[in-house]
Amino acid sequence: MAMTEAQVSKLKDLGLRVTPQRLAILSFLDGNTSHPSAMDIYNHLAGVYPSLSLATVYNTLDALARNGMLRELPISKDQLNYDPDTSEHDHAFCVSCGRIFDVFPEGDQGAPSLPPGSPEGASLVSVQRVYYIECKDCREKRG
Amino acid sequence: MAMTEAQVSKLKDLGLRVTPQRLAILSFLDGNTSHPSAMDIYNHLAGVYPSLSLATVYNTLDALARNGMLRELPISKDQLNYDPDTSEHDHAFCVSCGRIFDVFPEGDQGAPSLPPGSPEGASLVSVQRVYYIECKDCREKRG
DNA sequence: GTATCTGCAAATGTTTTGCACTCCA
DNA sequence: TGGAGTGCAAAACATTTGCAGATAC
Repeated sequence: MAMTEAQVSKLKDLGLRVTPQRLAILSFLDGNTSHPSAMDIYNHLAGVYPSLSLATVYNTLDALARNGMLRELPISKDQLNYDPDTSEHDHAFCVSCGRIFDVFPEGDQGAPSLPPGSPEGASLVSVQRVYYIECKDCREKRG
Repeated sequence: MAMTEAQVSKLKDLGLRVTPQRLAILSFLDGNTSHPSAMDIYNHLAGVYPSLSLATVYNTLDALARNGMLRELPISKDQLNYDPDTSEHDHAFCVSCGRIFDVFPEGDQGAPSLPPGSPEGASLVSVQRVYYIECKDCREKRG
């Protein structure tokens, strides 16, 4: 399928070997907006790839993140979440259920730049905005 | 000293008992802009309060955070950091050395509100902006 | 053929928990 | 005095690492 072809190309372009495990992880992440953790990914794939190891999931995610193919989200205290969408956008994190939603900034923010008070001589890598929320489901559960 | 008095009052107001450990932790945090981790706090106080337990540090930080006296910063992958400054401000995190700096938003941002794309019916708890940077020291070390 | 990748198991580091003892109110 | 807080040790997690064997290229 075309989707797999694109993933093969991506890996090759980065000098990474193409393995079934990596393709499985990339396929699961492709278009996935649930911001899964390593364990989520492992759980979803373990049925299809019984020999898949959690360490391999971590290794792969690390390789992909280092190569800019996905973004690590240190938002929750509990674990790292991963986002295959590397385009500029922000996140809403429900403090009650822990789900992470994509959100988009109002209008055009312009090129991100370091704000006043930044340490002298620093360079900007990226900006991450997190909206801590209580989502509808969780509010209703509380009543 | 007056500083301690204020801390005693804060604790009492919240219905929390006043203990030497809590006062020590509050004193260390007061005006501290280094965004220490629990271990940082423990290390700094262990010399003065040899019997202090790391579990007590965690318990105290948790109690203070739950009562809005400090903010938990899930910015680093490595550990939680704590910020005694609960006023509205953002953070710059050096991806190389892990230090966290206070930064202040340009102009007046106005009341924070949920951006487009937020899940329907959610309520906003807080917003946190993190600027991932490489600080001057780390840039120079790399050359 | 060989360097990279995988899987397993063990290690690591942070944070949490159980429980007996202490001590603040 | 009673219940909240403490300290210790052990447990619980997520994540990393070491290494032997497998495999992509």
